[in-house]
Amino acid sequence: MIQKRYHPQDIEKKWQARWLARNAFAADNSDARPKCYLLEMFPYPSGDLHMGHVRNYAIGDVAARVKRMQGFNVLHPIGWDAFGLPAENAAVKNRTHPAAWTYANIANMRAQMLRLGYSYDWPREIATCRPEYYRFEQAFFLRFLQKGLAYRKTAPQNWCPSCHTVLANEQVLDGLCWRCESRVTQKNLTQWFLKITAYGDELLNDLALLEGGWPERVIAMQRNWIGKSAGASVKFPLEKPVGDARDIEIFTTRPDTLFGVTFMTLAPGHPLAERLAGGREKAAEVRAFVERARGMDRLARQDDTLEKEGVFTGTCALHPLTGERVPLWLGNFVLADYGTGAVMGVPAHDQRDFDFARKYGLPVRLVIRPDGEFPDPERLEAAWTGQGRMVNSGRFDGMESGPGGKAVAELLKKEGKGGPAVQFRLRDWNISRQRYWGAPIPVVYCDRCGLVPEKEENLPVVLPLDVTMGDDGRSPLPGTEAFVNCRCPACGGEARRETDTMDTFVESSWYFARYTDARKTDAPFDEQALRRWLPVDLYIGGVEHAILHLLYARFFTKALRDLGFFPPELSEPFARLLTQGMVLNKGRKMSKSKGNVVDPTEMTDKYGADTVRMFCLFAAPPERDFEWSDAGIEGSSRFLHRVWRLFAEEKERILPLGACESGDGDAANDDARDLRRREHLAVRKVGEDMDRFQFNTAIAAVMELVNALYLAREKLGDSPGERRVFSSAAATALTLLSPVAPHICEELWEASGHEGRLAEAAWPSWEAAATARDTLTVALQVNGRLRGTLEVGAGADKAALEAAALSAPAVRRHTDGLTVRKVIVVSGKLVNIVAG
RNA sequence: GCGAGAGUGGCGGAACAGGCAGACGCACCGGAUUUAGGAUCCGGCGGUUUACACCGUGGGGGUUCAAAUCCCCCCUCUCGCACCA
Repeated sequence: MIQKRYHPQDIEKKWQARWLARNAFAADNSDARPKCYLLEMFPYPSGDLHMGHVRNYAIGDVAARVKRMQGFNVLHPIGWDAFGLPAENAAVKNRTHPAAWTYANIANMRAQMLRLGYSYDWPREIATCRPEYYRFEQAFFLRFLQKGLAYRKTAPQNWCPSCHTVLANEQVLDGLCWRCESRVTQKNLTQWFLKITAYGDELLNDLALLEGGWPERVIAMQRNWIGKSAGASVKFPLEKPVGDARDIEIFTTRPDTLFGVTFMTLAPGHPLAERLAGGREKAAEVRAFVERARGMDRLARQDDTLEKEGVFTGTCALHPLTGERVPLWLGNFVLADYGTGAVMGVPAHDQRDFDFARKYGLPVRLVIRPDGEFPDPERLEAAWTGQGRMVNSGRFDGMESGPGGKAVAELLKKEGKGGPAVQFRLRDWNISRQRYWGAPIPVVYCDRCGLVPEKEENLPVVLPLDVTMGDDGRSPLPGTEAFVNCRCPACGGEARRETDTMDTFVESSWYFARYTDARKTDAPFDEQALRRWLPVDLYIGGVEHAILHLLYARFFTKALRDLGFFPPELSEPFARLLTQGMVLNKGRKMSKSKGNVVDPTEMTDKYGADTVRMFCLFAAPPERDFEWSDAGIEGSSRFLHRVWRLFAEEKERILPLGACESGDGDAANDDARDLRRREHLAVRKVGEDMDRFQFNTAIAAVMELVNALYLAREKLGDSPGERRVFSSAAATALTLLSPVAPHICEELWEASGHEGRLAEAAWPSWEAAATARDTLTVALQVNGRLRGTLEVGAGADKAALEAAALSAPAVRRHTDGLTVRKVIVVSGKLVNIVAG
């Protein structure tokens, strides 16, 4: 029985209830079919789903539903990245508890997801704020600590005065806190770090494994972020030692220019900066410069237009190879936290050094000779930064830059003055947060034993929930006696717990693996389950996570592998990555402050989940940003109504699929054959497009098939053969559409008498014979310009085609009086006649 | 500046490997149906032109029988990185 009108709300709720009751999309770890692990980046439970979520999860859901129908054992889990700052902010603002706020949001967003009909494996749902989850993270931390992959160090940290927390360099955007956009200041603190730099080379090299599976630009971004450069380290001995320091070490990518050094520049923040000042007068000058540079630290220094400034310290170092005196300067363009905080000054071959030398009258010495010319160094207008032949470089004269630089580095090594070196831009990951709503770092401080890791059997170190957030937003943990006061795991005496919590990026660095056996209690993972499911076959999320999250997850995968948690052959967590574009409205990203948010719930209430899903997929290819359109979603709604009407109005004609399996004889006439052909073409096209994640064109192909069905119902008669052709095409349209609009398709499938669930039906296949045509339309060109078309029999050979083309009136009109020089025939497509 | 990507009708976008540019949808126009509106169904819809024809995928060159697609130069936009030694 099919109702006359399509009422999405009723049928959607009905199917959602059935799916939930049957755990319809739960994966079975012991299912022997080939696996497919599809994952979308899990959401932060911020309150409500927004359109970006809807799109992200719709993309993943269609992929999952297609793979299931194609016979794969599909894992498609969901969970909540549930620790984090917004919960604390909301708690302060609303006088509630971060946990209460978080769990309420999770309940709300879970309901919204269910309302959208996503085919998730709900029994595997996780929330990272639960001790059952973060206890394993604490265990990982202890193992990292054992292996030296976690360590403590005191360092100047980015400090957000508004959030009262340290930020990783990666979380500082243009000198502002990435969350609250407050101006970031510097503060010295002891922090916990994870040694991601130990994996710098592997993280870089393994990017090669991801080529083809990851977008090129994400790979490029990661490569730049890791920022490996090869060169040499060089020690310049100080003329007179300053305290313990006997030399200044620098790193250079251009050791071939070492003989061109005429000065050195240190960052104002270099540890020796002020102590280098020679003489009382210099000391004041240097101190003033350092003060000034500190004032414009970071933010100002990121300005391109910043004028290079410096001050001579009054002290010299000695050139390691020539022994010449090299004046030591401080310069505002040298960064204390990159490399060694000092650079050698080669004005002839580095533009910054050149500008600096010109400004302060320092000599310019040319040591690389560009081909064919030998400019006067005094008249140079810019540095020559290219490669070339070494000159004025003692025994290296005449060598090319590349080998010459290596030879210089080797000599330095031999003489104990440096040597070949590599430099990474990547720095260790600071995971300490002075926050409450995060996973406690499982260490204690004991007056007798010092720093003591918590014992693994004492995990989890549970985050206490009976706390009250103060108005200032500062962590209540240090003031929570019951948490802080504890027993030393080593001596049993009184001790204090670490009150810093972990960066929430730690939770999201391994959650994809936890899903493989999410309810396991005695260990984080089951080895068999890991081997079965990992790596994730397709990972879908926003490109804004291209660096941080994805790099950390890659690092964790390698580290957990080396710690024995992951199989030894697993090096990369995500085989394929799809970065979806943003949903814009009125040309801008949707945001509350801009007042251009479209609420998914409102849209679902108005049009139904199927329409919302369909529009999100139809409006643009997944990687591209798309513009929300109120008129556009009307179009999607109209289409689904049209599909419904086709089945409602043709219910007499439509047979269940089982009754329409048939031979070719059914295609009794041209119209039936044509519909059958379009059916098979649609199967081919949608299949190809689904494989390429081109959901927009897949939907377009289904629309074409539905349009063909509408036309066919006028043309086809009531013979059993014609009914079978019509019914088969209609069933196929439903099947192809079902991943995108599962509720309506499932309903119509059932209502038109099919057995079983459409979600469990096999993905249709197509036959080449059915897509063939009797006649083909061939384009006719004269000198590359379209002049007409020609209907020919499908079997026509080249000679026949050529002859037919040459005699076609449309062609003759343009070749009359000309000599035919050449005829190009592309079988079944076109004939181009070259005449002149 | 470096790296990556993009530029096609009024709009979102098609065209997978050089082969009929504009699939599909939105908007718009016409027709049918309707008391009317809406909904629906059918048809039209790049520009110039009465027509023949010509022009047309950011701009300019090139390769080719044939270019949105390949090559060179330039412009614009988006994203990422950026005084990186």
